[in-house]
Amino acid sequence: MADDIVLSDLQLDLMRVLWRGGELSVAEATEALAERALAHTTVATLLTRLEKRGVVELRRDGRQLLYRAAVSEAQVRRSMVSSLIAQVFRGDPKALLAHLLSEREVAPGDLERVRALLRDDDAAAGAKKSGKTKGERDEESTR
Amino acid sequence: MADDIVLSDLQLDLMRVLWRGGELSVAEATEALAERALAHTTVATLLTRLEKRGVVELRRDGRQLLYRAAVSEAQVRRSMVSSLIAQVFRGDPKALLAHLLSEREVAPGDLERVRALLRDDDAAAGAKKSGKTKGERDEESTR
DNA sequence: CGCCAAGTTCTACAACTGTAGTACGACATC
DNA sequence: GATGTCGTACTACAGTTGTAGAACTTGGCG
Repeated sequence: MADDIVLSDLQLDLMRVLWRGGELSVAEATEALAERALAHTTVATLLTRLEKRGVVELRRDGRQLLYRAAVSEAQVRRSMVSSLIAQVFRGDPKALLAHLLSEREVAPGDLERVRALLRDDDAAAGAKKSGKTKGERDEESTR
Repeated sequence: MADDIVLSDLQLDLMRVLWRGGELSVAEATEALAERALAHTTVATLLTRLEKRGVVELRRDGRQLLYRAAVSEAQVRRSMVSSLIAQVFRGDPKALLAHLLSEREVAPGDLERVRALLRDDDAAAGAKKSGKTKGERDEESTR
């Protein structure tokens, strides 16, 4: 469902407060986005639109509406990275990797460290759940 | 100049024909984008808008306008990757790297290969120009 | 010299996003 | 029971993008 979830900066900020906060009212979300200084009606509009797109869900609690994310942060990360790779790197993830390295955005040393981390991670993950066809892991990794 | 060049899919396609073709007229660009089946006026509009944004430049040749890219493909790649990293990975390129690895989009083996490639590349690049503060290399790499 | 063809410029419109005001419904309080 | 407050729903508007028709310009040809 909804596989190409590409969100704008603002939409991402909003999703982040939902990912952190669980189920929030418009007032709470507005509060959580205080740095943005948005009118609550603006936040309501944003949430309504996201709901229409299926990336958030809402539940009525009396006269209040409570919104929560319908997609995980990991899902969105995946979509957005995939989308970039498709657009800019002819769909080849390795080309993005090469870019990162050649731009010195990550140093070769980082590779080792990250790889080591992942090796541990793999070991742990692989231990409890092994037959996993990619796409259903990584709930909450960057926090 | 113009540091946050984020282009849409269509805009990228158009830029690509300019990167390939050098200096093109609207008609030539339209021709090169034949798969898109756009009216030439559409292409003209796109080019005009990109010119206004400073990502393409134009030169008048008699009654014709010739457009050429004002930014390199590498520059755009950098901008777009940076933008994604800022939005989705809190500005940490290593987080994107970790994502690529954990999503199995690149296998650990790819790391070795890419790293080897870059080592050669580094040797070559480092030989001719060494004191380079990042950001001014990589003109034309994916071609 | 007048008209066509090619090319450029202007205008237009729908969809999406950022932003918010206004209107409407319900609950609490006096 | 009237009224103010809180919260939702609707409407609006500017800016960007995708898309393209209409109008204007100009060089070449008969």
